[in-house]
Amino acid sequence: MSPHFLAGLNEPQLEAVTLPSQSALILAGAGSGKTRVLTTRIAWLIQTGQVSPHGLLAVTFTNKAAKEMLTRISSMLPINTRGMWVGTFHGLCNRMLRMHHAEAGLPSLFQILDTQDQLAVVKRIMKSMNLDDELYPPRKGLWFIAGNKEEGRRPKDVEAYDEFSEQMVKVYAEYDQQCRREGAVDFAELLLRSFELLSNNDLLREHYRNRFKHILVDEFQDTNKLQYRWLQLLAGQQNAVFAVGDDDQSIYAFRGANTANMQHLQRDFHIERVIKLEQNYRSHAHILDAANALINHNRKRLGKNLWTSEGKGEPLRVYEAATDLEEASYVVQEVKSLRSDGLSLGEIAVLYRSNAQSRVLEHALFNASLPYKVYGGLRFFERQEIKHALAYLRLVANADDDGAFMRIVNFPTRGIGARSLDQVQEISRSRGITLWAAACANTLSGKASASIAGFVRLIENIRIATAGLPLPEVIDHVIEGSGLKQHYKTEKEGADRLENLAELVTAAASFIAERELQPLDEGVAEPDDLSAFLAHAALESGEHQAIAGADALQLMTVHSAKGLEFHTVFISGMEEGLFPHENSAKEDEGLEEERRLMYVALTRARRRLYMTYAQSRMLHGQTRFNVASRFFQEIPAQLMRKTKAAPRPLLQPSYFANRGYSGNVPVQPKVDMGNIDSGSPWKIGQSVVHAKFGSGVIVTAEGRGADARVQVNFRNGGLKWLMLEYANLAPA
DNA sequence: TACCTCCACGTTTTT
DNA sequence: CGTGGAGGTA
Repeated sequence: MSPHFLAGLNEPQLEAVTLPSQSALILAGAGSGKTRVLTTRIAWLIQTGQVSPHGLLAVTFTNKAAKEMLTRISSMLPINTRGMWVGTFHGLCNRMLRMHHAEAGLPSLFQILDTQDQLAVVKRIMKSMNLDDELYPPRKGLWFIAGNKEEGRRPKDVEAYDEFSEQMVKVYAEYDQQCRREGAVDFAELLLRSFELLSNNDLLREHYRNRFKHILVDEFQDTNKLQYRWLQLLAGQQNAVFAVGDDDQSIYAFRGANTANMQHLQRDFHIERVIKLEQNYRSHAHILDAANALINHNRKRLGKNLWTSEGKGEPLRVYEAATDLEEASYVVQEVKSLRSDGLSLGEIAVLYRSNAQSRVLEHALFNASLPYKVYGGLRFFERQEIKHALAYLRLVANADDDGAFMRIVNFPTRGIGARSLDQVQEISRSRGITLWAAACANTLSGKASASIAGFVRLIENIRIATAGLPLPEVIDHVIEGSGLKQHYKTEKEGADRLENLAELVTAAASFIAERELQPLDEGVAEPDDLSAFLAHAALESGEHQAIAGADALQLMTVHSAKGLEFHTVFISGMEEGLFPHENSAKEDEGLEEERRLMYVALTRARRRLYMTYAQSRMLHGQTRFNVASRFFQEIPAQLMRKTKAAPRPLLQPSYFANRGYSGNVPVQPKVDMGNIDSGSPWKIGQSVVHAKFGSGVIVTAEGRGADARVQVNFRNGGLKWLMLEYANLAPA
């Protein structure tokens, strides 16, 4: 008898779900039922008695995906999902480290640093090393540390090959020491520490290998090297890894995601045949054909072709605007008309390549009184008032937390200036003790002595007053006692912040309520509410992605649209230099990733897809002239229809078969004449042809006479600087 | 310490 | 154009 949840699966889906106990790689195209296969596989394994809920581990990248998975499993099977190891890589590693903190060499209350905290630590260290932040930008240091951790390298394993890397290794070493002293781990550290724990501790490794007979991985194309090695370690020789992914949707290579893991998996886990899910249940055929044609231009692919049994649907709509403003007003106009046709705003998304593009759109939407929601800004737990409140909590819980100390020692201001802090830091440095210990040492002089002592008393009073209270009350007390409340009451724009602080109390209350319903593993001491809540704040910093059904137009980057679908999608800013982005288009690898990004964008739409671009766009304070994205040339013309073309006084012929003009008032972009001689035949915005690079548009100009240079945005070659004297440009 | 002005900078970012 | 950080001044 086959379980009811297998009904309705197509052939490859069913094959994947009912595969025997062996490792497998499922190549799952966009909209092909990837999550369904993954969750049904779990349900099937459990129901057929091949594994108990306790004996499997399922890992995702986002909390949202993990939650979704749990929800679906419990809708298929009448089991309690409590205690199941379903979560994000970071969440599961955190869980493991909490349980075995002693073996992992961590204090029981270890803190998780988010990227902000991490950057603050790096800055502090670089400053104490007197490194010139021009030569050694803290961001680079952060990148260096994370990069090495993701390769599994500790400071001692990193070989310096020049002055820069030598200093960076020192920063890394100091950072590592600092983290150990404070009992802090960053995101990469969660993974690395967990990896090291498993590889150094034979007993523990064997324990988990015996336990997790089935390991299931979502979005496998996004795993980095360390995550892959972690999976290998956990799987050993005998356990089955069931990986689902889509190499064509790998858009996080810039962050270390390594699609080669898909090949490695096949090799290392002896997977003979990859199962492909190619039937798409989301989009009409024109959209899929466009996506297929586009992604076919990538060379490095495992290869697959999406198809649908549904109709062709309508052609993709292409709109060329004279300016970014006009592009935005076109979007507004179309959205209005869609809404009056009865389409809910939440079913419409406007996507863009970079966040900077949202402003013009927001402005137009605001003026048109269309409700919209922008995704990707600051998230709840990243807001300064929240981070401040959490820092008080952290310091109260763990006095050794230097990051927390620095953040709040003088916030709200209490007369502790740079000089006082210097003293504290000096003591801390010279004696190798934490800032808190230094502050408590009675060796400060002058004004510092009294003000620092006041701060120490404040924290200790909070600690005493909140001992034993339930977490929400602790937080409430902290907000009051720290002076944060008073501070934001008097601040001009403090009202929102006060609201957020109140929300923090609520968040803690509901976190605890949920936690009591979903306890962790059997017989293992759980961390207290506070440290669990702090971990939660770091690992799940709040909603970043769109909430399905919210009745507002959805604005977001293409990256944050991954995994979502909408009835109608606008892809805006379809211009060379923007999409594909000029920084990526330089190398093949970068361009392929841009193309995958475009593939993701296209496959978000169920029914209607708009692609818009503007001849001129205000970017970084100056008007830039762009040509249409090369991606238009990679989609068969018959799949696209140009709608309401605006006049194009400065642009070259477009790529579209039917390019009827439908009389708009010509918009003459404001042209900055740059430094070109007024007598020069070359003007900014002018279309030109170059013997080698082909056609393009003059974007910037500098110098005069023999020195005159122009920057040309070539349709196929991207941005190039050319000396007018030698370039031999011809007007187009 | 707090505010102001100047300057540099400006992809994407699940955790 | 806009922001955020740094540095100077009241």
